[in-house]
Amino acid sequence: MNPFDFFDTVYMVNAEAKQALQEIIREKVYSKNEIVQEIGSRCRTIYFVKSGGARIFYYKDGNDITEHFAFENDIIVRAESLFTGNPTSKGIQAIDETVMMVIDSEKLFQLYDKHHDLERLFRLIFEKEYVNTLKRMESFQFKSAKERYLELLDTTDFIQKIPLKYIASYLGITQVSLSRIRAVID
Amino acid sequence: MNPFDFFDTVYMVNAEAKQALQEIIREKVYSKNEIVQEIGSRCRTIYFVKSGGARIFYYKDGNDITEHFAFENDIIVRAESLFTGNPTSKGIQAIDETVMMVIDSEKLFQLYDKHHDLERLFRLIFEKEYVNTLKRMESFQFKSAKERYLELLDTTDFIQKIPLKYIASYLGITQVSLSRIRAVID
DNA sequence: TTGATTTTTTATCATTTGTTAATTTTTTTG
DNA sequence: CAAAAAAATTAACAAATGATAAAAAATCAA
Repeated sequence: MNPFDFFDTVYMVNAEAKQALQEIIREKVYSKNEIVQEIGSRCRTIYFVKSGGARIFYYKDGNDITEHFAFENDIIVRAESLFTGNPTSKGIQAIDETVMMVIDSEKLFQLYDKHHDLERLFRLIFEKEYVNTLKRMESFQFKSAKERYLELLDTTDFIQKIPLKYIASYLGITQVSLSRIRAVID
Repeated sequence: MNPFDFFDTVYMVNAEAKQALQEIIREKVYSKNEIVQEIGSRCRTIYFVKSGGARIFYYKDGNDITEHFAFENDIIVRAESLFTGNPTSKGIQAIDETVMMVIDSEKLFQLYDKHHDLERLFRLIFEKEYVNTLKRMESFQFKSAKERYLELLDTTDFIQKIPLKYIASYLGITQVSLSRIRAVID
């Protein structure tokens, strides 16, 4: 999907705002496993996944943890950095050949003063992300690993694109534990 | 703290915006354990806790689960409803004698068109909430119950105000399990 | 294609957390 | 204050998940 078609589903901005946004958005292609944003950097970029997929990841005690997945028509940012300006211990990696639409967040935020519509559009986009995060947290709070896995299968198209090792840490369990759960289900 | 002193720490709005906000904010006092917002309702209110404390809660399999706490100078909303318009299975309850500053969200959202500053102020407020939620989710993903409890002790003033049964479900564990953890620590 | 590497599965045992029930402690109410 | 109710702790056993190691399967690269 074209990002502007997606944006229109969230909020219709006026023509000038759209034009201004068009001027700061560009396409970039990442190869499979390519690092999109390095761990330790500041998040100054908003990505829209046009095709393919990516993950947010970090290391905890030497283990690679996947915190988030994004696929076609998803927005992906490292919010804890984008919204604070602080560097983050998380990175972004393409998990497939991936086409991204890339927005420089500093340029975007500058446009907010002149184009109220853009501030609103992205406010609404990130409110949705916030609600998704709340839902995910809820499933961590009182659902078993098996329930969380079934939920993921149910809600995530593109699940077959994701290596199981990424899925395990995304669910907050070990790879061994995920294998066990899958063995019972199948 | 006066809510406007808090708002000023987030973003300084112009005088007209402040005036408009002042007109839709009012104080309300809740007694201990009083239900502030019923389960099943729509969230059309933004609360600022002036003193006391409150929790967001819901029932899962007949058990009372605390999803969120808010104390002095915190904002509290049921975001999954406020940002979607959908009713929510969560409620808000005062956990102490609590003074709230209450904002009608529909009136506030109407002010956004005229007062860009107010949209920005609340955007920034909720971005902070989003970042807090991300941090909390991260601690669910790969920390043990004991680590989560110690983290809560460390980061939450007012912890002594909260009954342990609320803390247990907030941490995603049973009351019995929390007792065990506390026994080891003390 | 084939050997090397990476990913996934299986098995075993340890640890954490859950469940149930009984007891103690604290809080509330008449 | 005393009785009742609610909250917190303890104990015993069950279930879920972790850790480690080895084997099998899938993927990658020369």
